[in-house]
Amino acid sequence: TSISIGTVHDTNCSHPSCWWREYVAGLKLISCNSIHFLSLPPSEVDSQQNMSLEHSSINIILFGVLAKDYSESVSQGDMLLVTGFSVGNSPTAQKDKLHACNLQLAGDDAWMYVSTLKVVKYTYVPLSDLKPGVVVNVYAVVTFFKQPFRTKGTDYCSTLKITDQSNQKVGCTIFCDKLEEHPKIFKMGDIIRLHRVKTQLFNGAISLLTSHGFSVVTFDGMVGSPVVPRTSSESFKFGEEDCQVVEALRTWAANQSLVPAQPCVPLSAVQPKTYFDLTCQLLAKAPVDSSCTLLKVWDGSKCPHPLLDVFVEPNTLEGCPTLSKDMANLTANVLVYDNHVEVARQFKPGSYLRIYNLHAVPGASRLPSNDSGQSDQTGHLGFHLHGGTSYGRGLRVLPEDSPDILDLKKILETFSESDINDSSMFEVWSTPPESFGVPLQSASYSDTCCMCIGVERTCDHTVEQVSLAEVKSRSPPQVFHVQVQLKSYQPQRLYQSLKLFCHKCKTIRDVPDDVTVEGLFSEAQKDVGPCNNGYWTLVLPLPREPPSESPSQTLTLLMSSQLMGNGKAQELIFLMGATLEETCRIASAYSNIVPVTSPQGTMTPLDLSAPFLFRGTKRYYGCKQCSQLKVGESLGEGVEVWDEKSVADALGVQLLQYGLLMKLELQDGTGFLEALLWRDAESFFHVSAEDAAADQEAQDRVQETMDRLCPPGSSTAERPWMDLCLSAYTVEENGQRRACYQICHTGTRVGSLHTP
DNA sequence: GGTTAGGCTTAG
Repeated sequence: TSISIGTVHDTNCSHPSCWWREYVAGLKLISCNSIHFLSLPPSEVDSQQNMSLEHSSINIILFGVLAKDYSESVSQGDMLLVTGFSVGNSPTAQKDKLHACNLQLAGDDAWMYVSTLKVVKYTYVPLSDLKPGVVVNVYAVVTFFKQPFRTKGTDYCSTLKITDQSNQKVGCTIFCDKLEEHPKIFKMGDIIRLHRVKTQLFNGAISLLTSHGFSVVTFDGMVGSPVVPRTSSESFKFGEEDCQVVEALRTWAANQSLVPAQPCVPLSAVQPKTYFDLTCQLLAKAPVDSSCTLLKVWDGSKCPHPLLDVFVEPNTLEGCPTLSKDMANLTANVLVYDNHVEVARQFKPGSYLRIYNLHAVPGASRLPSNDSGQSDQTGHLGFHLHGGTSYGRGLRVLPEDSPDILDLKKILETFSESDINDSSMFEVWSTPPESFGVPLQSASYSDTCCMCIGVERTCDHTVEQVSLAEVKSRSPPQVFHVQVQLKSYQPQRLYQSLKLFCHKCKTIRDVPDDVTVEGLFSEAQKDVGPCNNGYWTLVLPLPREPPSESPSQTLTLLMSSQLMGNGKAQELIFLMGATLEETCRIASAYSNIVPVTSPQGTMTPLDLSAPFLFRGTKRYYGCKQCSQLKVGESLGEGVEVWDEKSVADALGVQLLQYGLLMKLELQDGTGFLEALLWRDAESFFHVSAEDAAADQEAQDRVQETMDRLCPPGSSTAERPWMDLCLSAYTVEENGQRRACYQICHTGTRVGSLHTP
């Protein structure tokens, strides 16, 4: 019942020692801004009086598991929240002149929350005042930049030129082995804040170089746009003064001509033989050879020059370019060479890109063309991102919320395609059944065979009923009403009908089975370690069974310091180092559990093949292609209710929706027809697919319905007749068009008991 | 703790 908050000054026992068969560690807490003893015995109330400002530093002693684990979780400057401690006399009070008492954390009631938010004041030096050989902090406008490129050493290098109100132009070289720690610069005119850069004299001029503890934050440079810091670092400090500095730099830069004529050009304005920057969406990519990768992109604008088509083997192509975009001269083929291949390899189709210094090259590609050379492609525009980094040549992914991308998205949305990408639906059917696996138990036949079932249309069409033979003779698109029996259906194992669907890229994937998910969890445990972001860490020494299983690892709960400030910390809990089973157990007690890992010390959700969120018995998945993970400090600003949608939003996850997909073979005496049940599957069965993923009762309902429509062992004559509404449409696959059918606006109704 | 690069077009 006692709580103490303060900043760690010194971890004077940085390696916990094993003392008297128990781990012990000490740390010194300064600027103890609030120590509250909520229910101390009267004899100790005096200590509370003494806890005034002159004694604002106090020693904390940790025992046991906390002592063993804290050294991985606490460092100087961290903020701590400590609960459940006891107060003892400090034997070192004479010597260290700290508080006469110390706080002792031992046993199950003692908890320590660690926040790595540092409280440090920074001063910024104008670029004209830089002297050689010192470490400084600066704020500036970027006038030239190269995306990070591999050096001959161990790091990546970013080369920048920056300037500020002093009008001094300074070169800046950033070395860092982690790409995500490089400045996120999207265009010239962006604002940059550099901490701990070293000045150096080179060729008679001052330049800046990364030094120890280097960090960087960047901002959009447009006057009036929101001041949003761009960084992967979760421990950066950013306040009102920073906003003012950014705005002042923006206003100043707007009146200078620092940035050359707009290098960003849409495809509709590209001139042959020129270099330009392109902002676009990646449709598909394919490796060409070891030094070349093909990117198929579009920006929604129509190029006045015919665009070169580059044909690659379909099995090497990742993503789905559409023929319609090709036909409409919307797809640009970009050949990426040499050093840029490594960067392009990371891109996922659907993501938004900016390509710097792209070369528009008229003329045929050296690659074999799509139409076996029948039509001449000379003069068609191809695009080359040549090797090297001259003129800032390079490419990167842009976050979906950046202003330029919001504009691009609006344009691309006007080209919105059909509700579902049908070719991906057919790919799912060819998936081998072994890879399916959410247990969906079968209801026993004897329970259900005595029920009759009606299948009725719920649409208000007044379309006349036709035979299947007639359906097949007419060309889509069209709606039909038919009276049919079920001949067969797939999948026979109904749990295989459960799918995950992405509204954004329109792809369908299977729900992974527990063995797969378990594997992903244990894989993630390998990366578990201390992580350095703005979260409170609660190291929880949960007993593991058997205890020897993973003795070196602790289960770590992390909570957002921001949510904790709002008293909502328990509503969203990040869990590190847990097995699938432990996660499920903990999820039954909390509303939202996000399993995380910490490769390179940054807390991040698991591989998106695994569920990113557990809510009670329900599991939620994200789209690998469309998610742009972020686990920022400003978590869920303005979120009222934490549900799967707001959690997904806060984490940058594109939430996948559960769906049911089945293929029914229908018959009516005039013929047979395969129809999919997908869009209206939930109303057909009167279950939600999400429930069917987690709830036995919902699973039973699906099984019962199918058992009634197609009783096991029954002859076709015994099966009920169904009144269905069918929608016919065309699907294009590898240039071939064919008719497809979906059951829609139809629901089942279970009748009363009667003897069969 | 030290190294890398230090803008200024590929040539497909």
